Amino acid sequence: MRQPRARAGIKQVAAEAGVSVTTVSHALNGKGRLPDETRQRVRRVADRLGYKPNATARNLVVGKTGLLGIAVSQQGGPPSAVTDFAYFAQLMMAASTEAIANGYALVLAPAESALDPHAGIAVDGAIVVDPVSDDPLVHELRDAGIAVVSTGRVPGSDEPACWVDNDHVAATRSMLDHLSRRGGRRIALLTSPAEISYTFDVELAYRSWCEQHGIAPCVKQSAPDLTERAGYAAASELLALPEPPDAIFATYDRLAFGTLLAAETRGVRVPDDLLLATTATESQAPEQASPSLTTLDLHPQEIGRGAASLLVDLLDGREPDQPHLLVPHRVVARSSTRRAR
Amino acid sequence: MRQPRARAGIKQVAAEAGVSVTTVSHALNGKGRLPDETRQRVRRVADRLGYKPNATARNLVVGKTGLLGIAVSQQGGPPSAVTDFAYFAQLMMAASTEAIANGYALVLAPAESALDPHAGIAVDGAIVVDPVSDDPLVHELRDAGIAVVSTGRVPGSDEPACWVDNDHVAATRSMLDHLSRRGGRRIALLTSPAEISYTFDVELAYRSWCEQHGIAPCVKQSAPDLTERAGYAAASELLALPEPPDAIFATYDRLAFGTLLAAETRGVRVPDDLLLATTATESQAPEQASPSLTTLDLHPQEIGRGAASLLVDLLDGREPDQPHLLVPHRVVARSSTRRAR
DNA sequence: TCCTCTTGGAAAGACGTTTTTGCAAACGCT
DNA sequence: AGCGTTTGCAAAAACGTCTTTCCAAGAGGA
Repeated sequence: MRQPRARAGIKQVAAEAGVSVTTVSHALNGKGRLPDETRQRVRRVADRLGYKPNATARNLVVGKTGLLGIAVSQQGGPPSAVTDFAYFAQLMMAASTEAIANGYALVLAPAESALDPHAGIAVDGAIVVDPVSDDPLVHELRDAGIAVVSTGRVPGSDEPACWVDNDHVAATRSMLDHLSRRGGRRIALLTSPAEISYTFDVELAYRSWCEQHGIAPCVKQSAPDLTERAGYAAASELLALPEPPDAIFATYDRLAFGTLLAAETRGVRVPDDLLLATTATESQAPEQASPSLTTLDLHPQEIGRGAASLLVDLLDGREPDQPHLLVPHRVVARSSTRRAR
Repeated sequence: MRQPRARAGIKQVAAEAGVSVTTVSHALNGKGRLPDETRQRVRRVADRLGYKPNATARNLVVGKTGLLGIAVSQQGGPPSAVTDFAYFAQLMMAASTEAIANGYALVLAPAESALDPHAGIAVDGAIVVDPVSDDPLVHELRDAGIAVVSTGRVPGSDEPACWVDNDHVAATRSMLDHLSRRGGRRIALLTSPAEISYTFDVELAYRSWCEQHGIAPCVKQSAPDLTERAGYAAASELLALPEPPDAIFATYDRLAFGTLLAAETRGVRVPDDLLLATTATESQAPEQASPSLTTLDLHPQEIGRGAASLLVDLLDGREPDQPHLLVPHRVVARSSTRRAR
């Protein structure tokens, strides 16, 4: 007794359309030499039967696995990409959506070993989020011949590589300009010791901006764990300086939330005594803080989508004209930098 | 010119071991009739060559996709599972690890449509995190003949189903006992309006416990978005009552963080005037709060691991003796319930 | 000795596609 | 009319594994 529920295969479509399976395959994939009339007819039949090619069979014949890996955990230390959860979640969701739309599946690699060709799961390509300097995972994957796209660049590496990133230098300058326009005179940078291109770029841009504007740079690094508590501690030290800053740009929103608390504890009013700005995912937290926080929106969805898209292009042999993708940023001004005149 | 890098296939192993591919397959999979001597020899050769069966080919012949989906977004409203992200991330990582260990890949389904048999990606089974009452996604998947395991139960559903969960009733009672022992007399429950089995279980257990202990129940629901801000607002209302509670159990850690802030704002000291406890992932946030928060550890990794394991058992035809799995909990007492005598 | 039963292992088919090759028919040119 | 070229499509091989079927050799019994 047959299962009547069996999905239609290419053979059923061929039989129904009165052609061979070859013709069906060619018609659906735009290959071969077929008159438009036949192509259309086959497509109509396929639609009617709800035909979807079996991905496993297709992968087998084209020699792929159909899987993309996304690696999240840096070696050692607190995994910052995962700590900054909202950012990572949005990046990953968008990447997964894009992968599926292109016939791939995005699988989460909980540890490095998951993508190890000998130990783990075989993937066609991988996305590495915020690689650290000389990231061993990136090397390992490259050596294994697996295509890699990183979000954020591999710091200090000159080798040609594919990445998707914001223009953090320009973004930082935009935000510093904003703080300056809003009256900030002694603008401090509150950042983390993470060794990723993001923090490097921001600090570099900050120092260069300060030099151009004749402002003495003031950089404070928080503890490596990206918690509000770490932000609280670091901000408290900043505010206890003999000449405390009158504006702070925090590189992670959690640091900013901690700063908010530190200011409140010390009776420092935001924005009257202190301008505060940070980066943002599309989460609502900065908007709902009190006062609402001015943010630099970095559009992690676009980063994730772009990374997956770039990777798919690579794998499908569509050499992208640009191996890099810059995602735009946007300064969203809110109460924390709106000072009464 | 051949690629010398080509992975060893079953044919190479067969040639090297001087047997047929059939024998290799049987030896490696424990099928067929072979003397132990042959089995061992073949295995040794396979190890030496680093042979790993091609998952795609295997899946094709056994008629599987090798993919498990994990659905994260509930329909409408703010996706609580994702908002409470540390919990979800840990659950998912553990599930992915377990899936890979069993030869499956876990793919993230960013939206319901991703698992739609007609529109999305074909999976062998799915994990649905915290289904809502009468969850449409669960039904859809079941109707499509896809095995489903949920973390948390489908509220109000009687149909036999596979799930992994904590014993939230027992866990809640443990925590309430703890608060009572530490001097709580008017213990309030701060929870969210999410329609998932977790919140239902906790509220039910709370009311029953109150009745048994002759305490008037006091349940406060926060706004549906699980932010610290929502916790702040709801806790503020609680503390403004004519007879405010002297202990609060918050069902999400963010609500507790908001409560901490509300208490500080109103000059209510924790733990001296107010005992505070909440649930926890393995994140460090509650431990690092000030004061450190007493938590109910729910071990989301175990939930994720268990769900994946159960699903794999189902798919591989190993009917589990128990379609349910209860993950243990643990009360971790910290400063927020340590009242000076 | 002949027959049957067990054991060890090989051959071949199947899974559902894509891709390569091949073959007619139609067409255009001289 | 004869010949090369295009056009439209089909047949068949291939992808790498698992599974079923089948055969030969040896063991045991009558």
